Amino acid sequence: MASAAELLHQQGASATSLADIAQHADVPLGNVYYYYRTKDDLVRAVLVAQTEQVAAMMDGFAGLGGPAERLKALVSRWDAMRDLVARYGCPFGSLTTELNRRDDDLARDAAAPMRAILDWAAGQFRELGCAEPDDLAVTLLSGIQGSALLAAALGDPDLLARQVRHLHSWIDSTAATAPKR
Amino acid sequence: MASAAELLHQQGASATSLADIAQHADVPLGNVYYYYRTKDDLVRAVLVAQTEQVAAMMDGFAGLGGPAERLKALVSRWDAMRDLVARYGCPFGSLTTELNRRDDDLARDAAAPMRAILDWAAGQFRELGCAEPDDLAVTLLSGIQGSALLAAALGDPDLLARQVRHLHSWIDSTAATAPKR
DNA sequence: GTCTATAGCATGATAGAC
DNA sequence: GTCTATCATGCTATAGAC
Repeated sequence: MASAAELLHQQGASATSLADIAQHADVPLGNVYYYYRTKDDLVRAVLVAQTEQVAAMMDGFAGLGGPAERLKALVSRWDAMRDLVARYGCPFGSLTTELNRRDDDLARDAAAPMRAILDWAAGQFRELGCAEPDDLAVTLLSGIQGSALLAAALGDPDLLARQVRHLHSWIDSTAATAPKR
Repeated sequence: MASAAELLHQQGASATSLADIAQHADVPLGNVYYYYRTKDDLVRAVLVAQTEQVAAMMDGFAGLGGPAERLKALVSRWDAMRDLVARYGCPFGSLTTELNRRDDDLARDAAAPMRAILDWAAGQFRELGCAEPDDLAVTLLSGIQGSALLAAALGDPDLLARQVRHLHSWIDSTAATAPKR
């Protein structure tokens, strides 16, 4: 499953065969089908793992000083893997994008990681006392995902770094203008 | 080729077969190979058409009052097709994302539409007298692409509409704080 | 130039020995 | 549970009649 997650990120879901995954994981192809009845089942498992990973990441920010620091820590997570993002895109964003164009169950569940991030970020903005916290969360995650897309398109990790700095100062100014709660 | 462009947008490049495209265009499969020697050639033709489409779009903004109006007209183009974007994502962004993960010639050319938009937008910000016009162009297109991605992920056209309004006011305030040229 | 038929191959999935 | 062999299908690409 870890191999699947890595290859789905690097090659995309429909461009990655189960033979690729089995070889990368150094297991026979038949074994994959013992644990995952179909390819979609395996993709779904990756999606669930991503959702849990996102939840764990946000839990890790709980100890930070305040909502603004937590939001900035969130953004910095993409900066920390900027080389990977500039090469293959955001692992959540690219998988979500690909699954989205289908019209089965997987397409419906594909947005789970994004939804988790949006809900959490909206909570932070709400704690700051900002108006329209849901829209601010969307603006923040849009900035992250758009920057990741462009950094990958241009193959430029520094682009991501610059946009992360921009988002940090945007968070600060948004927090500064919010009414005290 | 128009059928190819439509299906690549709706289903993605690797999920769309040449048989799909031929059927949609109501031509026999063999004919596709008469005009495009390989599937990659056809994908490349779609990419070139997108690049020309983007260039024509920006040319169409030349008659508008000023740079800020032109930039807002650019953003509004995504709002005008918000239902399509919310269903299948941005046609440029999703194709760029998919082709990006390969390492052949197509991957290198995939960013052409994005580059064209970035260069044009940077020119508008420069005309406004803004500092760091290249970074501002990236921030603007990041906002567009990120919003398109999230609108598609959540299947919510209104999300795109709200972010477009946000970007419009961001353009206005950025223009207002720029030194006169 | 248009169209049919099919070669050649990769893939998702399964059967069944161990 | 593990692994090999293989089926069935769909795909890219080509051959060749018209």
